Amino acid sequence: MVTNKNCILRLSRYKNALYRFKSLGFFKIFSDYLADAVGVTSAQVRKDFSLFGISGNKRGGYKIDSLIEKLNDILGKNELQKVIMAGAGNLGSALIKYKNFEKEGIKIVAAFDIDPAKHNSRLPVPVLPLEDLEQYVMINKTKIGIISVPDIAAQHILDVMIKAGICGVLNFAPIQLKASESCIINNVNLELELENLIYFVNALQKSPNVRISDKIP
Amino acid sequence: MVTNKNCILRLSRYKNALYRFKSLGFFKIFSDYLADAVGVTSAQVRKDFSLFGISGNKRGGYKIDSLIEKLNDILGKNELQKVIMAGAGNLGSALIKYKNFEKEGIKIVAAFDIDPAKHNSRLPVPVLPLEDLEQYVMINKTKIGIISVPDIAAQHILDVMIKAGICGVLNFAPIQLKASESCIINNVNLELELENLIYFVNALQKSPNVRISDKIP
DNA sequence: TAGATTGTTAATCGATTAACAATC
DNA sequence: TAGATTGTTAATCGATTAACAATC
Repeated sequence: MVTNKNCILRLSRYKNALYRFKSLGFFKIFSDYLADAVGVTSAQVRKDFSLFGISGNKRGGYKIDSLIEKLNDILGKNELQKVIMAGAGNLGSALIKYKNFEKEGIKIVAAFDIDPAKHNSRLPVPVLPLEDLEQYVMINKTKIGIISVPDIAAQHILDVMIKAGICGVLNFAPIQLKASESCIINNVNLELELENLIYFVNALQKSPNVRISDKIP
Repeated sequence: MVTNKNCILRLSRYKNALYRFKSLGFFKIFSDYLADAVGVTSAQVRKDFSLFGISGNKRGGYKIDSLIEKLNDILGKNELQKVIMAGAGNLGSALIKYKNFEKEGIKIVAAFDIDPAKHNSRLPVPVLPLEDLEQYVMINKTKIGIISVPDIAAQHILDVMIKAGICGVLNFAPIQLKASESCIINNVNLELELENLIYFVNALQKSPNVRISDKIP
């Protein structure tokens, strides 16, 4: 099993690039071109593929259709992925309406909130009471959840989710969640991303001439 | 200049952890405790500090107050960071209302949108016509921008931002933006994050006994 | 065939960690 | 002082890349 997050992110990028090549009318592709499209080396492309037993044709490159199929298979994109949302505040509501998920076969099927004023089961994505989360997840066999509740509530929500059977969480609360080994957590910390950006902008302005890969052999 | 993103992310985490220690009444801290709080090794903490010329007291640890001050200085947190938002759709509007930024000294000062129906200069965070972006950035000397416009518009918005003087961008559009070397781009790709999570959840379910750091010497 | 591309091995690179002398 | 912690060097680790034999 490949446990390198960056490697899997590259597989997603290869897949997205391949759809673009396909829409341009290509049927075959060389590791070289795919590497260029994604911004990596061709050795990286071939290495990644070989890790997953994907092989092409010596001198003939890779067939785009079969490559897309294999990548989709690895990435679990052959079935619609149902996701629940915890928290129907600003961010949660925005993500529920976010169109790009559906293109990717990801569907937010229901949201849960503690605030009765937000409940509405007749919306396209119903907003339900938090107490209904466990039952909903069990009946619908949902495995993935998104946490967009206030920091203070995040750990409790996670505990509820795990109890219900959720085993993968995308967490927007800027705190370190504790989870059992049976649940995977990916954090998106927007404060940290901005703080990081600010550092590099300041650093760039202090020494604008510093170039990465300045190495002269 | 340190160009390792992970290293800078750790500095932010150290800083956040130090505020927590401080609020618990601590004045001094050892690299060991800070490492535990952030989930890294103590050698990593000391190494990171030494990269930035931060030193403590042999046998006495580090003074929390002065450490926070130095980290804030490195991270540019001693002045309010003004940020503009491009796109006042679902996500943009949600982020404008997102409370956690202000705690971190980050303030979204204005939003810009192409849709006249969204314009309103009397809001706490005014939503202005896109054509006003350049002038606004020049007058207010804003350096950081967020892109939350539809994919198709993202590159154009970036070009406008760079022309106006923006040199750091947090991009939510799931496309590869092209920028000059004078502008730094941090991407947040939520589709990719979810796709990634789905892969690891499936992998975990296929082989639940695989453990990371399974190494027996 | 000659030439080009894959698949894989070995080399390289960079980041993390272990170890320990310095020292408070 | 004895003991504990820093600061830094060297070792380790893992990921990326270069190189090239295999082969279509």
